[in-house]
Amino acid sequence: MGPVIEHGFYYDIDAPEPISDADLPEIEKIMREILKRDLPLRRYELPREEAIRRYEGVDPYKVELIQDIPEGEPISFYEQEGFTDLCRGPHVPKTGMIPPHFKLTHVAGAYFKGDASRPQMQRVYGVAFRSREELKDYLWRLEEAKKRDHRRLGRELELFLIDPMVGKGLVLWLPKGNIIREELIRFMREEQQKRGYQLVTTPHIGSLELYKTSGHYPYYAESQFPPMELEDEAYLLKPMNCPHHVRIYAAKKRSYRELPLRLAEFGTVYRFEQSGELHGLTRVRGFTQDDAHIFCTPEQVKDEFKKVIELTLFVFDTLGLKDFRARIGTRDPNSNKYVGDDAHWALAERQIQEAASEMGLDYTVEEGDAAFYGPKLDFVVRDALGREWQLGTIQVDYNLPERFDITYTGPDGAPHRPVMIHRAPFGSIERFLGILIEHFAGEFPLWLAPVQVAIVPITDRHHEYAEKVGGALSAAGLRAEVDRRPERMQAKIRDWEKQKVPVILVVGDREAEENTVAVRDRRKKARYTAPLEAVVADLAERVRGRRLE
RNA sequence: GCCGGCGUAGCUCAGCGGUAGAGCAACCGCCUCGUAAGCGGUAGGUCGCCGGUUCGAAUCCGGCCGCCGGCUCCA
Repeated sequence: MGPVIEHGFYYDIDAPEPISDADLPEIEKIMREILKRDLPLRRYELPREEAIRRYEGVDPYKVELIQDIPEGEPISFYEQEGFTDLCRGPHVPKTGMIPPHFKLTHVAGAYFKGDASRPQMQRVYGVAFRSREELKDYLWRLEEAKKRDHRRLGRELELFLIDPMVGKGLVLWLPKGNIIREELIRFMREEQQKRGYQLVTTPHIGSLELYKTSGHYPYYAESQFPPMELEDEAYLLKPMNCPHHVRIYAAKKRSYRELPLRLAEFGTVYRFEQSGELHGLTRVRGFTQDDAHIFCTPEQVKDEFKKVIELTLFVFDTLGLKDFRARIGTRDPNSNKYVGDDAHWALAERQIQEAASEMGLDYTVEEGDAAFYGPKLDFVVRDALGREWQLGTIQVDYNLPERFDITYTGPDGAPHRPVMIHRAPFGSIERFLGILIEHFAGEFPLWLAPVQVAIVPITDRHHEYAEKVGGALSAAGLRAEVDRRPERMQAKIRDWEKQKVPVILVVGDREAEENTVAVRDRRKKARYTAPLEAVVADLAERVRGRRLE
């Protein structure tokens, strides 16, 4: 069985022998023969009882699929040279009408009905196009997309390393990657300070009691690193920062005058993700959230929520991330994995939708996508190969304040229950940077580039002037490197271009004499000569404005 | 975690039963050059790990580890 998907099609088979990539050419060959023979397809319907009887004892999957077809909908079959399949259709009338420009791309295991407790089928994926050119174009674009894969660029540009000896899913940030990471943190810290956040720092572990109170343990025990037990105590590597921040709130009696209280932390958390889920920077076991928890009154929720949307959109806009979608995750009314009372859930879901609408966001609502403690708004982007990843998230939570029994004193002198908003515009710095690497294809804007300016002296006798240029750039706060290697100028330019350095300054006799630099600007694709001071001032201004070009 | 594939020098890869190779990178030397690779030399690998088959294993088989593509999961 199998449908059409975004980029082609797939078909699931409960095959007695596993299918491997090596089998695909043979299957393709048979498919082409079927097309060439131009076989007719015949559609017919059967009543439910008869349809089930046909597959009973032969194909339990089809029996179940037929049972799932709603009453009143037709149960249709397609027959082609003795082979009959249950299918909603439609199909082409004759196989010869299908253009032969298709390719089976890969095989995979897939659980029946997407349920890991059900048997696993062999799934064959393929793509199909109207013309040979479109197929070729698709395959070419796939190859191009692989070149922007952040795992590949991370190695080529020496940004990060995941070393199995350190542990899978654990990221080692190399000097160049760490510069980008620090710049992103600095950016977020500045923007948050402008918006009334206060920075806190909390430890990497917390007592098991803390997480029992929050409800995260033992509920999520299988995705946490197991408790560390010593003497009479037990600690957990922190899987999230929220409980720590709640305890900061609870440290003293709070007044309504203090709210909203916005506690922010670049907090590193550890989660035991399934080994098969790990993926470069986008799915790791240790990551740093640009986390914050906003404690506010129920009346303030919507306004605070809108402010977080504004911050998130500002961050995306600064980085030129335009291709994202907003997704509101609500509770699945038929599930019991959620905590808290219905009135709070309904209120929170309404507040989120209103906030999103009033901020002019287009969004989809996905039932069952909420956190266990509350509904949320997520910002989702695609990576170079089209896979979706959740970045920023904003969540309303009536539950943790309840569990930790935190209050504030209202104008009436009585205690009231605050609401918490959990939010992280980046989501995780690791994932965000992984996506950013692919978004820029490694060509970071000047303010993020690990090496912003490379200075290439034409011969050894220009080293002195090159160092002067480098000194002027460094004094202006720019990250500049003088290339003193005994290589030809062309070779140096090639190496810096491959490292995707935004600006290369070439200096020789003419420049040294006139106190100028020959500018080779990657973004502007421009080459010009200008006075040293003017170039330094221009570059410094571009960095200060965190400009994209 | 599950299904399938892959694992040879820092990187990209060749070798696929007879005992390890190339290019780039690194290092040393020569060259002093005007916008994407100057020339020569040196060094570097228990062929992921463990076990089996064999006179002999990088090569064949099994287990483990890691990675890749999906599936499931994602507080």
